[in-house]
Amino acid sequence: MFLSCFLLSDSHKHKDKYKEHKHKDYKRDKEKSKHGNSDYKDPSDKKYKDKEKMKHKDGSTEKNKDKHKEKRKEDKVSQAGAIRHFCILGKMQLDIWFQQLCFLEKPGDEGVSECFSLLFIFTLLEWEEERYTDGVKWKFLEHKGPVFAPPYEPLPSRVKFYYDGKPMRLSPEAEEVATFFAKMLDHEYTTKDIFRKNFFKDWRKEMTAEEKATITDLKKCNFTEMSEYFKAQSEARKAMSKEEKQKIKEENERLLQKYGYCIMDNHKERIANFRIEPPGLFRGRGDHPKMGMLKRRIRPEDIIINCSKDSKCPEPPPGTKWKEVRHDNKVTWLVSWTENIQGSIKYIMLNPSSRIKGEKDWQKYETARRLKKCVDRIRAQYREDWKSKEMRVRQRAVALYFIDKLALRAGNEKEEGETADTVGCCSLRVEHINLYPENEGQEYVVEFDFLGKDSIRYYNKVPVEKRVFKNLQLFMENKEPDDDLFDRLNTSILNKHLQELMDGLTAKVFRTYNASITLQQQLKELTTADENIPAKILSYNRANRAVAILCNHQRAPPKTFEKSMQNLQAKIDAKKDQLSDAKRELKSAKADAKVRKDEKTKKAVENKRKAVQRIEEQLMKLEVQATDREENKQIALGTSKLNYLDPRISVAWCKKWGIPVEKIYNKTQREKFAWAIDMADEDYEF
DNA sequence: TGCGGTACTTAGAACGAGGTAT
DNA sequence: ATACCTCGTTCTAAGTACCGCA
Repeated sequence: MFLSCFLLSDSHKHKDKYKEHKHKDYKRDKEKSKHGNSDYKDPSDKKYKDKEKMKHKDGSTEKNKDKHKEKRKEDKVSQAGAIRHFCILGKMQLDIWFQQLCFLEKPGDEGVSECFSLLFIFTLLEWEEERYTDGVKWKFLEHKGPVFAPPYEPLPSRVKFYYDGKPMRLSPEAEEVATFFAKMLDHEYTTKDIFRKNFFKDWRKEMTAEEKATITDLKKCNFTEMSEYFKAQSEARKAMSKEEKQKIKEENERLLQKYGYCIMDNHKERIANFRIEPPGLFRGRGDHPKMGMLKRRIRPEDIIINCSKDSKCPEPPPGTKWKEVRHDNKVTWLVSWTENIQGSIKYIMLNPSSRIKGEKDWQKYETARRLKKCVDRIRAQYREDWKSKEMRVRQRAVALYFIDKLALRAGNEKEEGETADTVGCCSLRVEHINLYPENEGQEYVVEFDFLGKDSIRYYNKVPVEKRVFKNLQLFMENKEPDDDLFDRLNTSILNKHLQELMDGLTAKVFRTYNASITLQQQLKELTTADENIPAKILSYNRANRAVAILCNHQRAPPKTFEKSMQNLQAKIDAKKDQLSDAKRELKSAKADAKVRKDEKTKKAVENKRKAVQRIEEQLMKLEVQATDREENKQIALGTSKLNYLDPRISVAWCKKWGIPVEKIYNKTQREKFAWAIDMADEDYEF
């Protein structure tokens, strides 16, 4: 365990302190286990205890000593599992040592085992030292650079653009931008005023002087022929022969093989997004002031390459140059460029299955688990702070309560007019909440109604504690609707405070923590031993859904939802008919058997019985599917599954109930969570 | 203390491959 | 064979967090 906190710490400011603890802890640990009465205390707990002035006990009593000892061993091995997963450092001996360590980790082998553990630990420390001091992310990085968007192909001359009813030939530059608009013609974006205004303004910039003089009104532009042409093209693509499709597939595969991987520290790693974003019209989410603006084509001259000095640097396309080549091993990106809409930087980075992303992910959940250990104290603290004399402390405490209870996002401030008007906790405005001293039989109800990330609406009515309610009234006094609710607070202040409560604690850790703990608790509650696998998976999905609801992960109901629901219902009805038929047949077979009493009829009865059983099972499966789908209409499960739920909880659940992990995670997800699949056994506790 | 800049995670929608029903 | 549907994959926008500077 203490290994992990050392390995996981990338705050090197505290390096020496960590070292000190580490040695102390190790000694203590070792001595105790030698005498066989180790009273296990998680060193990571201890480490933060000093800092936090924690007063609570860790709950270990004489009785569960042994259990703790067991737990410690398991933890050690499972942590080692993940460490091993990430340490495939060349042909390092680590793996061998690991095997030996596991093999020896049996009663009676203590001494040898400790010896190997020690060796193991020193190697890891060395590895850590070498690799991660001062935020170094890698030592060697080689890649082939990005794949650029294909150049623009002018339209065939028969496809015409009309202005004011008259055909008009456009310059290639103006034509390209026009095709972007034409391709979106069916989308409601193109009816929005802001979109049209932004598009037209940027389009005109690409026009020649004559075009500019002629084309002065977007309403007079007719893009339908272009639009039809692209629709035909996409139809043609769909109708291509198998061979042609195969050829395209092969070409894609070739590109993937060549550009889709990099070498980072002796490992070939998959790159997430090696293709540069093609030009087009910017589509923001929600009411975005910049929707419709032209997203420029990215050229090699815009590109910054990052790789190691001793690697083979990627070549720019013939006749071009990179903007810059740098060798910064304190960052993880391979390629970057500045985007022209917001002026923000875009990156090419590694796939979630890569070591660098996986370790970070693991670390994220370990931080959330540390929060679990001190969340009671933090909750007690913010409740105390509701009474503070200082306004800023009260605001901080109420905001933190919302973040904890409702899993709200932090809410950084945003530049006005640059993005859609969305908020998170710290940026809530008075207009986003309503207070009801009494509502539907409940006291002190707060009604939230605001647009959050991606302009997804957050609507919730929650009863809160009287103190919170009174505080909110106070915060809202003498304010306009568009004033900040928490005028003495921002994310930076909040996070600074959280940092003092626990090392590595930020607002978003609460989301991770609450999501994961909810999954674990829901799984415990919903899973029953005697259910079959589909029913268990329904339970899993329900637990997942509880988290998605907590985190407000919504989706637009699929366009074909009603219809596909009807189809499913039809299937269920058909299955029901089939079942009653089968039952009838069984009955008559039974009657038959009563009379004839020969082997053949007996067998027939048995067969019919089996058929009924099979159909019943199928029916049940369909019904479960229908329930699942209905409940999922507007809820997106993917985001929480991918970003908030400690995968080890799911892996442990699968192992405990004998569910193949493939039923829960698809191939990509299994790749992303390989570390967890390696690491967690059925007893894993978040 | 605020601000701009940077790096990285989280997000829903669009797209498209491939399986199933007809 | 074709239409349709589902699910996985890709895309890229929109967040969080933190740093260095004035």
